[in-house]
Amino acid sequence: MYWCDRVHVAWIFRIFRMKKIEEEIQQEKFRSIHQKAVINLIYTSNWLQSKQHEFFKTLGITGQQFNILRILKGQHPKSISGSEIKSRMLDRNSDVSRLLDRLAAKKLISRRTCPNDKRATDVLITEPGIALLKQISKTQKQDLVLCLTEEEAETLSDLLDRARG
Amino acid sequence: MYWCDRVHVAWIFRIFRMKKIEEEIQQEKFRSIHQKAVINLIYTSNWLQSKQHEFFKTLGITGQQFNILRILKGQHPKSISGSEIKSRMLDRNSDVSRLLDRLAAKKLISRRTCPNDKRATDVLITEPGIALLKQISKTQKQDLVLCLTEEEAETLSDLLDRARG
DNA sequence: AGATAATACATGTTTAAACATATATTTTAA
DNA sequence: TTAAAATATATGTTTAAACATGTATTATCT
Repeated sequence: MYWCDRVHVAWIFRIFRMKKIEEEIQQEKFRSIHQKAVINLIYTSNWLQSKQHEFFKTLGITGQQFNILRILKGQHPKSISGSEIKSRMLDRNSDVSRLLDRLAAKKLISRRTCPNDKRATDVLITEPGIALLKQISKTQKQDLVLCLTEEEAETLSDLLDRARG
Repeated sequence: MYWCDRVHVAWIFRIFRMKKIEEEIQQEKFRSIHQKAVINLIYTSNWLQSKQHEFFKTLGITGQQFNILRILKGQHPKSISGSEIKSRMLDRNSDVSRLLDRLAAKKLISRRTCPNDKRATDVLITEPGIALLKQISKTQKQDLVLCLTEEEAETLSDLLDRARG
């Protein structure tokens, strides 16, 4: 094992530049380790979303709008109702009606009243919508956003699942 | 070791009721484990913040306003400038000026121009502000929000620090 | 069948976030 | 010393979130 191969140098470099949450928000003490984790979770999510936002705004959409497009693409070519979309969104308090209005105005989705249930709306991603997502997945290296190994990312995701338990 | 003591029963119960992110947003496949972790992180942060919001709204403040009060209390009885507050907030894009307006309107903080630097504002938490925080820390069992052991919470916080690396 | 409840959305309104720009003050540098 | 740059905050404007309410349609229950 070489102590100075590229992986290890990268790792050592990371340790030196990494800022713990205490530094980031300049708070030394927390009521409990749980409170520290809560604060770190919200801080890191905001950090992440602001990076995503930077990227998405160059494409003229918001993170929420992207979230909806991603859900629709998962269903394509089937349609899906507004309430189904809402139940799958990362932010459950989203104002889906008006988010869909904005996506429709950009011709990224299409809507029509569901024939079987006239209360509901069938929502479908359009060709331009799919094209935009393709462009995004080519450009965006989302996988590299988190500086974690695969094992660490797996552990993180598992801990988050359990945290909500 | 008893296989059926209270801790283990609680743990087994948790496994059965716990929903993984795949279930929560009804998406089976992810581009990568990193993407899954990113999505889980944002989802969990939203879940957490909506729980906090529920609690804070009974007290007439928002999560962001609470964040500022907490920072001010950490400084008490010293004052702190608006830009210092901003740099310590969980959401760095916050509109601090107007958040302070709202807190001042509720008499939870006081402001005055800094004598040494007339551009800056000295911000201070008031007695009612401190009283509100006391009430919150009595009522709120934030430590219990995350269903994790102390070790798990520690690991989670460490992974989040590294994720931003 | 007919009244009642529940569901799926739409819309109105208030509040806050996002972004750009303006103003006053202080720091820097020629 | 004085012009230019940087800083701290306020404010204007557009967009979105939060919350309540309205309306049409479907499901339920007696």
